[in-house]
Amino acid sequence: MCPRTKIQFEVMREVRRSRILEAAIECFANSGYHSVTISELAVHAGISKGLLYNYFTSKEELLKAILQEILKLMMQLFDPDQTGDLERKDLVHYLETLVTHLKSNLIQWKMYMAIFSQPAVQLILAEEIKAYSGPPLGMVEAYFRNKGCLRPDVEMAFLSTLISGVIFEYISDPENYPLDQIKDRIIQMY
Amino acid sequence: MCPRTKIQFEVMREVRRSRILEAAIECFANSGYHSVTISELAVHAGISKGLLYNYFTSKEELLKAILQEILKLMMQLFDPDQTGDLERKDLVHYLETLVTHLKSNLIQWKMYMAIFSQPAVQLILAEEIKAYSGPPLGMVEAYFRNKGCLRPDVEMAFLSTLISGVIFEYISDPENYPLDQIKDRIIQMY
Amino acid sequence: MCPRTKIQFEVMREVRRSRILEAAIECFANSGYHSVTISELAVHAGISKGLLYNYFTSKEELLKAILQEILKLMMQLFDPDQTGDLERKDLVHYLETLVTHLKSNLIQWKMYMAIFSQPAVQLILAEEIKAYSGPPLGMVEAYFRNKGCLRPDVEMAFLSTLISGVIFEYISDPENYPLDQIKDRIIQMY
Amino acid sequence: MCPRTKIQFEVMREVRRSRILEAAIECFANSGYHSVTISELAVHAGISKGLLYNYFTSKEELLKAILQEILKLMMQLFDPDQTGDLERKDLVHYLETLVTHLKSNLIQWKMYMAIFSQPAVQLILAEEIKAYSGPPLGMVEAYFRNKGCLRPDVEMAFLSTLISGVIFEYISDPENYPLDQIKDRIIQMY
DNA sequence: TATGAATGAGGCTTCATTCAT
DNA sequence: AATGAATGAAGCCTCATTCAT
Repeated sequence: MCPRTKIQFEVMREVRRSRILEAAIECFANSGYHSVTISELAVHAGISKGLLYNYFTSKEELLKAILQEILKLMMQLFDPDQTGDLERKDLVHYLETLVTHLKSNLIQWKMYMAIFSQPAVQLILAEEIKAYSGPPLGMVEAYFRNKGCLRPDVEMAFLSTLISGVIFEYISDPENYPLDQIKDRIIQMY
Repeated sequence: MCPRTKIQFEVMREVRRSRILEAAIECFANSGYHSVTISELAVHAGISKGLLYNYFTSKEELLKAILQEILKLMMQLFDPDQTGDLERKDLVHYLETLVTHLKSNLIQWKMYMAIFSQPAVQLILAEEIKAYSGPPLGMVEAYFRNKGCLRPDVEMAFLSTLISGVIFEYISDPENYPLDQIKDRIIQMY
Repeated sequence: MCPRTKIQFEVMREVRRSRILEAAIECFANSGYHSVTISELAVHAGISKGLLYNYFTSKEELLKAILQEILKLMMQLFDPDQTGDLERKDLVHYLETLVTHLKSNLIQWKMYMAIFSQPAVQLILAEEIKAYSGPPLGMVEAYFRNKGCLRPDVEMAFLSTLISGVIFEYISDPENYPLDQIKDRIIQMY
Repeated sequence: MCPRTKIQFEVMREVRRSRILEAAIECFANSGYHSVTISELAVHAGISKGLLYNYFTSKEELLKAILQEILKLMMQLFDPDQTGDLERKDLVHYLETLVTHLKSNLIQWKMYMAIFSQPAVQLILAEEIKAYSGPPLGMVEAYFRNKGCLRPDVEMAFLSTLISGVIFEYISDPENYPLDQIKDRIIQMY
């Protein structure tokens, strides 16, 4: 009736939407995209199946929304506001941040791996991924070039390898993987 | 005119079984387990749907058979006949072998990653994986201990991290990943 | 416009469930459990295949539900609220009721016979049957004992034999079997 | 080559055929027609699937052959060579024979009930049954007419009822049913 | 907005039957 | 005659999606 109602509605919608996303991330991460049914998602989010379709037009759209959400969160780790050149402390900071993030957002990272290693999904999101990951990688390469590396591109790939490996191993067995020690071991190298 | 002998039947079965496995690996690697239908598998293997069930009692059993096959192949990389202690040259040899294997068996490794990062699958195969990977890891840790490392367990985890990373990155983008250079970079470290 | 209330949903479900059961009884009685397909059942009940599974988790569960329903109905014939001893008039009453019930519920009885003579089904429902039929039989035996029969157990078995025979013969050929005359013939004996 | 070979073949075929029939009766009686697969039948009969089709053109033909076999055996109980009128001793004899037969051919009778109570099967065999059962029933009715019964047809139906009941009850629970006592109880009545 | 009953395409699986050897 | 691999129609069941209320 009154304008406030409209705003309230929008806030409610946003809250609801977030709750659905959150529930879906958890379900997908635990059981995989295909194994989770819309019914389960609805129950988990505390709403009805029909209402879910009021927020996402299909299961696949829901997946896309999640992946973009996650991508966004991840890319923030790269300190996109950085203006000047990358320095050693930035790398250290990045690693620290990554480790912290991994620990506190395990489910999202699990989901990230579970989803992105699916060939079908990779096709769907190939462009988004490139769009996001492009610029920062260039900065890293520049960093190694400035440092006088003979093969800055290889050095960058090596760093990517390390990071992928850390994520993969930690996610595979969070209880036993010595995340902090490995982080220190890496920092030591640079 | 005469009926086939038992041996003839056995040979036929073995050949057929292998062909089915091969076709299934390719399909699963390309599209993921859930996205591939039995019909597609049958077409790809050049047989009827029904025949597939003459060789594997269910789609899940087929998956298990594949994964065990792959696990076996992979574990052979670890030189399981090794009797004495691990030496530097063994590590080098292992990395060389891994790289060669990655290049020539890309599909299997894709499948390995695509499948194993699915939470549901991990549960199914958790025991098999541990059974296979347990012993070699112990030898690697011993190697680092003998070398005088302060934290041989961390060093072993670090090596695992590197290897996981290499596999992950190469599989994600085989065209552009500098596999050989990264391998040399790793050998250099030890 | 307003969503249905919980009670409305419950009523809907109950009505639908009954209709499905009714349709299934008819189909199973006419063609036998195995010969009836889910598709046929759905068409007969005027619903989609999928909906059937919203009410019964499997074809076998549907069968169980039917059989329990029928068992319940049948056991009510035995006047389970009977508190005192059985008397002659109770037997007469039982026979009269049985005959009436047979005539008006022919399909259910056909189903009963068609289903219960299937070995596989007998195994499924063995316990339920015993649980239901136990107590009343005891009362019949007591009746014959009180009447001074030398072998009340045999007399009870004889009565059971007669009843089974009546049901069997009537179901086999309802048009020509002289149900009422046979009933009178039996009453005459006691 | 020589004529003896041909005869031997025929004998072999007949033996084989009997073995298949026997195996099929057992399987069908235990699990029901639909639940038994051709594969199981073949294994049970000690031959291959393919060979089975050398003896019976389809599963349904096999069923028909069994049912006719059983019908033939049963009808022999009615002393079909009887030329003169039925007498009391014939009835007694019939009951005695029936009881003996029930005891020693339990499986066949189980099969008989399991199969004949299936509506679909009844349609298939309706004519055969009538062709077989017609004449003897007439003789029984004549017997009761000669005995001065007011309603010989009802009396005949009553006897049929008793017999059906005996068969049904004995088959349902051969361990506990007092077959001999019931038989005596019936003889007593006439 | 919110519910869950209802749909139906499509998946997995079974099994009677055929056929090459 | 004898085998069992091979076929494919048909069955059971799931689940993303729609829709009446």
